Amino acid sequence: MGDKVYYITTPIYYVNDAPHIGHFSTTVAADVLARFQRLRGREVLFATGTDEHAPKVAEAARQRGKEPQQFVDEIVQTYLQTWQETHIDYDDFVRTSEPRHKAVVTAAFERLRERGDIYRGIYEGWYCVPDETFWQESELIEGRCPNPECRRPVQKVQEENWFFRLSAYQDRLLEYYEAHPEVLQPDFRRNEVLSFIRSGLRDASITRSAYGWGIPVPDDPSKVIYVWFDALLNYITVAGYLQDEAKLRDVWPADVHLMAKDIFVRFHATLWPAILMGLELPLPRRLFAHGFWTVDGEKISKSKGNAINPRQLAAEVAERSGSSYDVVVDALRFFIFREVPFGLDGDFSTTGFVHRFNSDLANDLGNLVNRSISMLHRYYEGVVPAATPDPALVALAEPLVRDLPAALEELRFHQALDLIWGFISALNKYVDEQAPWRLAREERREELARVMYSVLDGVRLVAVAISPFMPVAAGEIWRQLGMPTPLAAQRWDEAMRPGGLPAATVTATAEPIFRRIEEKRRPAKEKPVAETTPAPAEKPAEPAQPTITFDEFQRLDLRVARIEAAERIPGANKLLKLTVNTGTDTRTVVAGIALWYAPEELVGRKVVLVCNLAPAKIRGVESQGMLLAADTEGRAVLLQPEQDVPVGSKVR
RNA sequence: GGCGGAGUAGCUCAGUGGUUAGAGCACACGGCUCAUACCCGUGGCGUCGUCAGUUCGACUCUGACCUCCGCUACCA
Repeated sequence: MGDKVYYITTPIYYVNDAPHIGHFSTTVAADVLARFQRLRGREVLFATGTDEHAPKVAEAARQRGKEPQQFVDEIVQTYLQTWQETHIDYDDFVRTSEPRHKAVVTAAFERLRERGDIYRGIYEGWYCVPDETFWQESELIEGRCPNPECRRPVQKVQEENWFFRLSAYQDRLLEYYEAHPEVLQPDFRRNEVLSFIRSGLRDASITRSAYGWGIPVPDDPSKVIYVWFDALLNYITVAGYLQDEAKLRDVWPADVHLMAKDIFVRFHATLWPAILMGLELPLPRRLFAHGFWTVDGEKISKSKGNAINPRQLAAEVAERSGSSYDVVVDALRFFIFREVPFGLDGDFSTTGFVHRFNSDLANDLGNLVNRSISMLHRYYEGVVPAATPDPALVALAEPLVRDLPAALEELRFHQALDLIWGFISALNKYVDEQAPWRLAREERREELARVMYSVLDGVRLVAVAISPFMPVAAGEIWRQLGMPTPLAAQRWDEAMRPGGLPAATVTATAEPIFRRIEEKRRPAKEKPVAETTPAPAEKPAEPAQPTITFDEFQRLDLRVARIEAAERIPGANKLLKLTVNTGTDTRTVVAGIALWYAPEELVGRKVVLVCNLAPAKIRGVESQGMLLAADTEGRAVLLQPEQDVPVGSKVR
């Protein structure tokens, strides 16, 4: 039994995606926290991993003629390599296909089933294959998947499944969060969780028909366990659940689960704590949801191919800069927290990165290191003189030394970097005001020694403070300073005490670490760095929609109709009530297009109508048919005949 | 529509019931010369979203409204 180990996790990443800047930010955040806690002397367990059980994965493997296991083994290499090459120092990497994890999932399932939290039921609903998601009838949009990125047809399914009694935990979850509001972070997301839970939790179907991949349901080989139930349990697999009770006691509960905002409310803040309650395990101390990155103002999307691959970007920038690849990787780690407060959305642009690289790293930090060590060589042949640090400068370091721990403890990375850069600025200003070159000229040796010592000791503090963010660059500063003990062996409380730079330390020759990048004017249509991770990381093709026969197609009664009248439906902001003439009758149709079409511009327009769609009541209005519209980035664009044709014309 | 949040300098944002509202970046000018053409300093006539109210006094409190964002409902 030791002290509580600081346990931090990233989500386990879905092997269907190649790692991009989104995964990178989550993982770097965890890495920075882990390094910082180690620096503070705490024992740390930092875990990441991969989520491998999903129908899409099995399908992609099959398309390549591979066994799923072989397929994922290959893809996992991309993650391992990416983390290695971006200085991610995790302690454990968990894969859901590992035996240790399968054992945990199986046992957790059995335990919950024994206590009645998992029961057998009939699931009836609509399933979107590509999204692997079940939907309620009422959630569908025009009979299709409601996910705006998907909108593909869904299949009606009715099957027996196992359900987790999530509804039974509604009150306990609310009580828990009311008593422990600090668990849900950032605070502005707290209400989203509470209102989601208050709106009523439904039991969750946590199994699927077996498809030859995944973890089988104990005693029911016809089913496998649904990926979300499977994946969330990775957090206790790593903690030693069922395998190492002593470790579990030291490690669990997690101190921080980090994730992007899309999987916060439903999964990490609702399903996961409920499962833990069912297993009678303590809940995580903090759930932190960060924002999304856009790239040059646009959402990251596979179709745009604008995902930023951190390794590739770093390699390209290193090429332009002349700095080493590892230093540029560190710069990228720095950038994602310097640019945007962690938790909010941010925009990534290469020009923004280059800009920060030049001003914050090359000019402010790099040049500070360079000018101070260069002067030491000029005035002292590179050997640190004996002196006490200038109290004025010590005072300037005070906010950094005092406030940085709390900033990082509370995941305020942005503020942490502000503190560090505030001190860097103070050091540059100090050099300017003290003007060591003048002291040297005027032979004021004692003052010169104190100034030089103080500045270099300040640089040492900066190196320690930035080391969780930029371990390689910090190590390089450390090396140039000639520090006798390794950076990795430093402990915060001691290392951040001013005056820790030993007299007579022999510094190395000053060499620029961050080399400025020439911002040459590039063609206006410069493309962002595209994802080009080599195979095997390529994304498997999306499964094609199931084909339908010509006869099935013929069952659709599509006709050209004219809109005779249009009005808004009160209380709904997307809906219009339309009166349309189909040639044989006049009927009412409700269409969800009010955001893009004003009622008056629709009257008289010819559109394509699905005439034999079963009527449905929407907002109290019976809709007898549906307008065809193209779906583009969540917008609806009405289809209309390219030439004028009579109302009632058949469309086929 | 419901719930929540935000609207402050060209940009990104900080901020407090009370004399002249701040930071960084960008821009302009000046200084220095150790250094990676760097660093340091100086400079902005900003109606602190709109309108009303509370108050001796509001950018900071209250109400209404406008705009944007998030969650949520509607999406045949």
